[in-house]
Amino acid sequence: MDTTQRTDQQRSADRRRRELLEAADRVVLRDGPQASMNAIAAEAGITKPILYRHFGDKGGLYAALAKRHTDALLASLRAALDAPAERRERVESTLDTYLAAIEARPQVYRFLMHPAEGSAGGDHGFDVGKHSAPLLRRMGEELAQVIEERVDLGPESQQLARVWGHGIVGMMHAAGDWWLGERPCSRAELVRSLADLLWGRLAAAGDRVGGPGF
Amino acid sequence: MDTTQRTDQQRSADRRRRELLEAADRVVLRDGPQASMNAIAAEAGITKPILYRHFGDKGGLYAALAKRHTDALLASLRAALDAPAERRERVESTLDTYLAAIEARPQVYRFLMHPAEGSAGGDHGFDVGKHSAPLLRRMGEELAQVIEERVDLGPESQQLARVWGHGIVGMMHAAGDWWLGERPCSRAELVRSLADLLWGRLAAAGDRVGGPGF
DNA sequence: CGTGCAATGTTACTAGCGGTAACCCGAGTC
DNA sequence: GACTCGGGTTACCGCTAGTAACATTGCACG
Repeated sequence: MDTTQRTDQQRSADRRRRELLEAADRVVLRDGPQASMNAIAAEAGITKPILYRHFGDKGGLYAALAKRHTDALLASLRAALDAPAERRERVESTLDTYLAAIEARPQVYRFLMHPAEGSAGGDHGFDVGKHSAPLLRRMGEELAQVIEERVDLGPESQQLARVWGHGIVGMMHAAGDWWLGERPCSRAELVRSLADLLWGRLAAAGDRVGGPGF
Repeated sequence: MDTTQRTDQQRSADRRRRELLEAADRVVLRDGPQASMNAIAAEAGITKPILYRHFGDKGGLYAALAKRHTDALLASLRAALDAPAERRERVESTLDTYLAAIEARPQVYRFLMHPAEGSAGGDHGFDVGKHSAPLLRRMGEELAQVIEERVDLGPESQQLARVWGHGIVGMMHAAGDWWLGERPCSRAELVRSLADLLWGRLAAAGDRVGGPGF
């Protein structure tokens, strides 16, 4: 019947879609964010127009691909964040989870963070305002929610939690990016340093007064 | 003479270079990071090859253009950071300076932060690893230096200062990016919230235990 | 059995990008 | 006057994202 047919088709289309996403994954893993539609199509054993039929445009494919990894990473982070432990331990565990993830697959991480959308299409009025990596935003919002649920911040807690969520995520991201490039210390050391920062060690430290010659 | 001639030429070349940079600035201000070499050349009243003679490739022009704004912004930040005041006040003033800058010229800010380098040139082996916004790195290093100079962090202070420098800059950046998009509060409120975070209010806050129904 | 219809796939194309080779022309110099 | 030389242009290359139009298969229906 009509229904069963459409189900069959849809199942087939979904399978194909998953195959295509996996091929795209392989290419991104190999070529980084520069992966071209041609390369992805070739890796999948087909040609470009099929990709476009499935995902609309490059942004669509990017979104679908990013959603997979973003969801997976966010699930790990949420697990670390929701563990039944002391707050500091939870924070450290979350930081470590994130850093381990970006350390394990730097190419994927760079793809998620630096989409490099060129907008070469005729319509030059691409949505420039919203081209920031959505993963950061989602992580920020998630963290904000957890903070607001679990930490007592008095009035205006919602506002404060959101600012902190995005701020902490940004701290984690920038420190991770820098660390990944220079590897100046071990992961554990980085985690401890960042947690120390969040724990107010900056405010607690004294001014340095006795410099050499002063 | 040979010398004077070369000086004349150099001066002329420098003037031209400055004119071109100003034209590029105007285009970036109008079109954001999507500004094309063609558009910039047209704005300057010339054609592409001249741009390439002056700047080598798009990356060169980007670097020259970015250096101007980066230097200017870093100078402002350093002034705020080095002011003779209490540490908290200095931190708040620095945060506010940064946020005011990105608020005043969002397009330029986006251009600096999200270069969107496509690497369409024949040689596909572009240096993908180093494509992160250099402004963030420079700010991180500067801040690290100031922290190490001014704050007493005991042994391993250098390492710690660098981690914190990059982490704090990332916090500022991500929070600023989010704030610029959603405008959920005033600039002053944002500054206070972030400073509170750095001042250890997260560690000081109590767990939220008495939720509704539990 | 043949015929129309829908999905699937390909080839061949457009438009625009970064980047370059080749030519062109006016100004000064011997 | 021929000759080089810096600044400028046209016309091109190879690449990209994205699309139109054509081929092929399979399957329901008269």
